[in-house]
Amino acid sequence: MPSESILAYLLLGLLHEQPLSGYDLRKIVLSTPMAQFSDSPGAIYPALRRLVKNGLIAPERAARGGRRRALFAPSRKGREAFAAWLHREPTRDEVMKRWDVLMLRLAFMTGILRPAEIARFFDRLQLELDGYLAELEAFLDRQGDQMPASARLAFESGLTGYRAQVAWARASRQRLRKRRKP
Amino acid sequence: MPSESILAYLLLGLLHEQPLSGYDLRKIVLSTPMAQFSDSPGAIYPALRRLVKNGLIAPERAARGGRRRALFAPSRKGREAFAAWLHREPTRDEVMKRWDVLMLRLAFMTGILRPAEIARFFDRLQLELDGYLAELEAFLDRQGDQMPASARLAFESGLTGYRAQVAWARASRQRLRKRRKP
DNA sequence: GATCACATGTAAGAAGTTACATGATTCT
DNA sequence: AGAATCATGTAACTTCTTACATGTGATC
Repeated sequence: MPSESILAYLLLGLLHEQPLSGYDLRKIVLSTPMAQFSDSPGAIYPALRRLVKNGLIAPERAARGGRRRALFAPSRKGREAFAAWLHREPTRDEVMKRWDVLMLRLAFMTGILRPAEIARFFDRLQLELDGYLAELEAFLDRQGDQMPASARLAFESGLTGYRAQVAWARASRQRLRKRRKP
Repeated sequence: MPSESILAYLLLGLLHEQPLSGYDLRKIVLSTPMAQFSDSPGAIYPALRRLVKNGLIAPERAARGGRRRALFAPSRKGREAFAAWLHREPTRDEVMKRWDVLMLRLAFMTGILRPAEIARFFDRLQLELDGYLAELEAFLDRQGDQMPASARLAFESGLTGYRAQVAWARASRQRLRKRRKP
C-alpha cells in the first residue's frame, strides 16, 4: 500500500467536503494561509493523477454546462486511507521536523475522528512535545555557552516556538474536554 | 550563478569554522537540534560534490595518518557566496514557509556580518512578521466562524507560534542594541 | 582473522519547481 | 473578433529518500 505524499493527503482531505476540480484545489491551497503547500499545477495535477491511479479518488463527470472541469471525489478506499492517515500517532520526528503536517492532520479531524480520538492525538502530541523540549533545554545547558551569539538567538527562537506550542496544546486539550461536557 | 540548495549553504557554513569531512558534517547535522536538514549520505555527498564543482569549496589533502578522509574548506568564492546568502533580506514568503531557513541564516551571522547588518535582518524580519500576523488575524476574522473546530485549533497553533516569534524578535533586537554599547 | 565502526559513494525513484503549451469559454 | 481568464497538462531539472555497495582501519 503506497503511502501518499503530504500534498496528496491535503487534496484528499479537501475533496472530503465536496467534489472539486484541480483548479478549485489550487485556488483553495493558494488562498488558505495554513498551507505552505504547493499550489503549482506541476504539483497538483500529477498528484491528482496518482490518487486516481491508486484508486483513492475518482473523476465525476460534471454535466455542468460551462467549461470542462474534471471534478474528483474520494472513493471508499480513499476515505479509509485518509482516516488511517488522521489516525497516525504523532511521532517525535514529526514534532521536530514536520509540525506543519501534524497541524494539517489536526485541521481535518473534525467530522472524521471522534472526540476521544482527537484527545488521544493531543495526549501523544503533548508527550512528544514535552520530550523534545526537554532535549532542547538539555542541549542548551550543555552547549549554550559555546554558541555564537546569533546561533544562540536562532536556537532561542526554536525554544520559544516550542514553548508556545506546549501552552497551546495544553489549552486546546482543555477546551476539548470542556466541549464534550458542556 | 546557480543558487545553492539550503543543505549546501548549511554545509558551507559549517565549513567556515574548520575543514571537515563529509562524515564529520553528517555527524554535526545529526547531533544538532536546530537542523531539520538531511544527514543522509545520499544528500550530503552529492551536495559536497556540487559545491566543489561550483568552486565554492575545495578538498584539502589530509595527510593525517588515519583513515582516508576528504576534508573540505570554503574557497574565497565560497565565502563570498555564503556572505551574500546571509545578506539576503527576509521575505514574506520565507517568514510564511521557510522560517527554518531564516533561523539557519541567523545562526551563522555572528563573525561574518556586522552587528548593524544583523540588526537590519531583525528589522526586516519584524516588518514581515507583523505583516503576516496581521494577514492571519484578518483571515481569522473573516473565516473563523466557519472553520471546523479542529481546523480552528490548528490555525491557532500557527497564530500562537507567530505571536511567540514576534515577541522573540522584539526581545532579541533589544538585546542586540544593548550588547553593542555595554 | 573476523568483525565492527568508519567513511564514502551510487543507483533508482519520488516529488516538487519553473516554465511553457494548449484549448475552451467568457467578456468587451 | 480579440483579449482575458479558466483549466489542464507536460517537459526538463533539481534535490532528497531509501537502500545498497565498497573498502579500510581498528578491535577482539
